[in-house]
Amino acid sequence: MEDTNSLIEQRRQNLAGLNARGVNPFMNSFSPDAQCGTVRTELARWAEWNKSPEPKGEPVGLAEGARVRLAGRITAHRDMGKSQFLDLRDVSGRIQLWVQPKVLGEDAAEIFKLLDLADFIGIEGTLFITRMGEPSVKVESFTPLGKSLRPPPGKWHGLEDTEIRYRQRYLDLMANEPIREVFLKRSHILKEIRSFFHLRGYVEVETPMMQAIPGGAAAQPFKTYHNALGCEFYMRIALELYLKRLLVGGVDKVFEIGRNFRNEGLSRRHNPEFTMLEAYEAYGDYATMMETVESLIRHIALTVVGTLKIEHRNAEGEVFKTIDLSHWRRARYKDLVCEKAGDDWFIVSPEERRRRAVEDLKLSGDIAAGYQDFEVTAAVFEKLVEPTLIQPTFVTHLPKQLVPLAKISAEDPTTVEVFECCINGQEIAPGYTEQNDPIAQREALEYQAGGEQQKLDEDFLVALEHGMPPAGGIGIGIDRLCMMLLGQESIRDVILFPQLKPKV
RNA sequence: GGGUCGGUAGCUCAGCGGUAGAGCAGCGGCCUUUUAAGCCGUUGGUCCAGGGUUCAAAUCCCUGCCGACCCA
Repeated sequence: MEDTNSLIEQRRQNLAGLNARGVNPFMNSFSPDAQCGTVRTELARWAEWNKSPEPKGEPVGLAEGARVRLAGRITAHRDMGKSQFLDLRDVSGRIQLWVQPKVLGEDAAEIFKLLDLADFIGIEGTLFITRMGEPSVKVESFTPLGKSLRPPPGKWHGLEDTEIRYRQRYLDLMANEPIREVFLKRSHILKEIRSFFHLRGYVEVETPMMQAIPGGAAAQPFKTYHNALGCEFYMRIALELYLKRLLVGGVDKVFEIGRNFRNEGLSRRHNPEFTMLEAYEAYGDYATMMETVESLIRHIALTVVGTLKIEHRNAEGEVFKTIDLSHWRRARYKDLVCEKAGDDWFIVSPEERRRRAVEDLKLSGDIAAGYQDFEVTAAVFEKLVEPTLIQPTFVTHLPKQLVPLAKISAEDPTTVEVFECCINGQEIAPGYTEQNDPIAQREALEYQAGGEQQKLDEDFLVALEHGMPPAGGIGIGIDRLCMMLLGQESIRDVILFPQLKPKV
């Protein structure tokens, strides 16, 4: 980061000028009595009311002539000579300031000249509407609050350099309004998830991120070392095994929202750390959890986005994809595979399936030589079916080999009581009837560990032996959920600080 | 890991062998209700880094770094 350029030098000189006049440009605090965007909205509403020839009712909120104290960042400056207009922005939005040096007085006018675009200031003044109808504040006094020593990104194009946007997200948030919206809505989504589960009587918990044995999923973990204990730990790859311990302990409805870490590739859909929701409900099953997922996502869409029809737009602002959350399809895994691979897919021999997958369906790159038969079918599902599941779909009756830790379905013993909820061409939420038989669970985990005894979470198995109630469970990838709901095609646009290679 | 594209002023970009450019921002003027304000003037560069080719390289070649997208 180059520290010497003329723009920075000018700002440092203005800073020195403020200091020379005994003005502290970095105040400890300021007490605004309103927010910029809120004031602008209310004053605009008043203007609308006032303009009507026969105003109905009484105006609510702020009106012309009201005094306000506001604080924010200066984001625009229009110099009219004896009269200047600034935009002041806080988290709620922006409002226009009208500054006349003669109103401020000579000293304050001198100090005003030393302000720069992007400085934080506090102001006090009265509300009025300009000739052009813009809600504004006539500034009577101001206080520098936090000087900016670097030039902000441009006002026209905002900030488009993706690398700077991700590495210096504060600049992205400063310059790009839609990005700010995405992250404010992400916060709102998290809030609605919590209130949804609390309303249903769930308990929110926090479980260890550092684990001696990383369990609950098949993924490469990150490794770390604890000096005082003198042993290695892994960053968790899933929340599951600790939440199930809590079912054993008697917390019947439990959920956690937290970070998982997977030491794998980065892509538009993968960040090494990502946010997961897992929820478990005693005495429920996978059907209970299907209802839960559907209700939850409908609730979030309505409260945060305001609609069940989610539109995704391209750079030109045209809608290229609409996700309709008012209809949730349920389909069997086998049926979906047959739709893409032929009705006789499960009738022909395994050798023929492999040949068709490689030759007819052109999946040679996705099918390793050592793949078992069910993995060949899984490749068809993952590559040809899942990306087409744009509309919400619960995929059910998954083959038991695919999900070895799940409970066998009573109606079809070749399948398990598991669903994968796919929306937007991605798996958003898997759900299970959870295994509560400690003997079956031990066998499955031993098989999965492939004889490596040190990978067995013995304490988890002991917990199950103490008795776990039957339960339904779900996991929801929060980042992918946000992508779907907020119309973002890259996970980096819903994670504030996505992982990038450090710059040396 | 492979391929494609990109990295030039604070921002957005043009230039693609022959003096380093534009718009905006900034700075100096003019303008007492402007809003992508306007008008006049003006400052600002390790052209990602390193090597090579050439009389001459931002430009062509090689290597590296970082990023985006596609594929694995």
